[in-house]
Amino acid sequence: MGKEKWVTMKDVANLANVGTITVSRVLRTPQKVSEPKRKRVLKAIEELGYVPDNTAGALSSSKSRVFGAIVSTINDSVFAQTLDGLSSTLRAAGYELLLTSTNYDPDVEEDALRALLARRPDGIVLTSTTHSAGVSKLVESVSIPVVEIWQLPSTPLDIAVGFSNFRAGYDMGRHLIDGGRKNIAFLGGHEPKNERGCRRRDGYIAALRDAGMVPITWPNEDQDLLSGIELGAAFFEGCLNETPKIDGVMCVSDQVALGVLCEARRRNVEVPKDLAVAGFGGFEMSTQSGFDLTTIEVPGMEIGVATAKALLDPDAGRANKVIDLGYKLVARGTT
Amino acid sequence: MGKEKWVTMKDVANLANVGTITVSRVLRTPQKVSEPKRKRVLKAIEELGYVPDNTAGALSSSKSRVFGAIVSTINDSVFAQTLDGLSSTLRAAGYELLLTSTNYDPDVEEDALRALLARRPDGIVLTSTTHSAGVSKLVESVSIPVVEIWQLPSTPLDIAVGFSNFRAGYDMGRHLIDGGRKNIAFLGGHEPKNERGCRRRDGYIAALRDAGMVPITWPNEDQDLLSGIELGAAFFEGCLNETPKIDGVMCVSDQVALGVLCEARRRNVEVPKDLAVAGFGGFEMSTQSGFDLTTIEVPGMEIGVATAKALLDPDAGRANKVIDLGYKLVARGTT
DNA sequence: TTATTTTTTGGTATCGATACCATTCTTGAT
DNA sequence: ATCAAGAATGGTATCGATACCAAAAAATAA
Repeated sequence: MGKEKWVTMKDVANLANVGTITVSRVLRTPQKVSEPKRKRVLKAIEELGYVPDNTAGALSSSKSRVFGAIVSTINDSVFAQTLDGLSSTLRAAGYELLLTSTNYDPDVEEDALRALLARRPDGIVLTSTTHSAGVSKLVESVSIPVVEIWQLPSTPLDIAVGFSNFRAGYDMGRHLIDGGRKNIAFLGGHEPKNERGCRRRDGYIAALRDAGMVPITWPNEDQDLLSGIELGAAFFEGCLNETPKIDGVMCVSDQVALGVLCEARRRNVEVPKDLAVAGFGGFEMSTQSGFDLTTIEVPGMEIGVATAKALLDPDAGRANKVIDLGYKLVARGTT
Repeated sequence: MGKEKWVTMKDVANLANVGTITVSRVLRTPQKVSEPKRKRVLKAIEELGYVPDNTAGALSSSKSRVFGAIVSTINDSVFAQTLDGLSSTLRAAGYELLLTSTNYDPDVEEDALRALLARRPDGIVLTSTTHSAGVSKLVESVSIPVVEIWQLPSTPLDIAVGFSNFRAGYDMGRHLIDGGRKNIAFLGGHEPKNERGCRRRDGYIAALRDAGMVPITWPNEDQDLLSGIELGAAFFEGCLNETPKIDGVMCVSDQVALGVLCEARRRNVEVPKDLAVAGFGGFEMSTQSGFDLTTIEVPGMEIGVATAKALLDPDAGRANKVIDLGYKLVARGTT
């Protein structure tokens, strides 16, 4: 570990025999520097192994070239796609991403936001759409773009990128109804923490009501202990036991749906004859090579990219405050 | 959007009628400030809604309270666990995580590292263990802790946290051999990009050689186009076609293994009778409620937490430069 | 009480880049 | 040849916090 001090812009300037400001310009606005000097400066940078200090730059220019994101969890594959898209698009534009996860705990959000703001980001990404008073106040007191993603709020704080979870739930409900199913259940999405899942469930409920059918939701109390897969498996003991005539089930996520499929196989319940199964998310495993699961494919990566663009050019983003990227209902073998 | 300027430490100091340095101390070393003044300052902070500016703090103290991480992809569930663990442990200690993904492109690493270093992080996390000369040089010129994770390098740059992918591959190879399989293939892990997968494959090869058996690996040319699931499915057309006597397959990841299982079912190949299948990763779907897949469970979250601890207290971490957290071979129904 | 240590407090310089303004050098127009 | 307009360049102040040092206040010892 070398303990040498960092090379500063001044060192570079001295070596290249120019003013520090010229070095700064070579890095930020190269077109404003004449060819020969620019070359000399670049050579000096190379020679000294100069790495600029953005913390200093941020202080004087009040542009940190960093964006902050608060997500409920990183550990969700479709969600991760969004982060991948966000991170790579931002990096291509010379920005970095400061990431914080709340683990679905809304109380953490305000703290996390405060910590992010202390880094003076040039913009913020939020994945929740209902916020505590403290969060709203903080956000409003700040003059940077704020993008809410993955769920389109009715009244966006600033910009929103995502799709309607409600409509996705509604459409999938219709799909099952149209498939001739008479008793359709919605599985998961009880936890009030997971807003997006609840919106999908609401959509499902609306679809069934509109069709004059009775919505069945399960579980209706906290089942935090169960993973998605386990919840799907437990469905047979829990929900199907109570209401044996269920012939269609729509799951809050693909994981839950896979749990249902695995358990169905073990119990020799034929899918889709005895039971239609639909998921949500569009995971790799849902594809034809995998489970051939009917699901809703979500433009995870595109959300990330669009979010990055909105952050980088907020005025363009604000032109249409709500960017709806839609989703795709992919009907496959399980329905 | 309020366009008010940020409240500064000086504003707080004026309102509380103390020096700015006292405000700084209230935030950093509260025990050094007398009770009454501390209270006054806290009240002023609250009243003004003061959010400290860490970019300024970083400049003067040369402590940014930020750690940088370069990962190959965020979009990998076990990997995401590590990031979750890392991020939440760091946040609890008042640090944030600056995240960059390279999308498995090693050429990006140096750029990404340079961009990270420009933010003057207090430490760095790398997920690759073979580095370009440029990367090594950069890392060595820097006096902050560097933690390489997920694969224990033979000669760590500084600190390493992870487990031996080679041994994991070896053990799983033995497991299949001990199960009486005679012709065992290794599926995936060809791409030189994915170091960790290659190490597992090497371990498998060694296990078979040690047992006097002939290793079979597939594919042996780039199959980048296939997702994990698809690769698993393609195995039957590709590898099993060439070598029909294969009775055991060890996959580079659980996803690939699930692809094999799905396709096996479609082809009425009985698992484990005709074909034993083993995965790697310990995904949710591998559990008993799901696929009941024999796999290697990896302490993803623990790696994140241990990495955070090593970053926060590098000297303790350096006491044993290599922190091996092991793994767990979980034998289930597919072998 | 006085001397001495310890705690609390604040002033000022500083971190390294960029903003802003002033200056010098080009270039082309007259 | 002269002047105006614009491009290129550099000097200096500045961003907002913390380090460092010195001074004042409080606590303790003699």
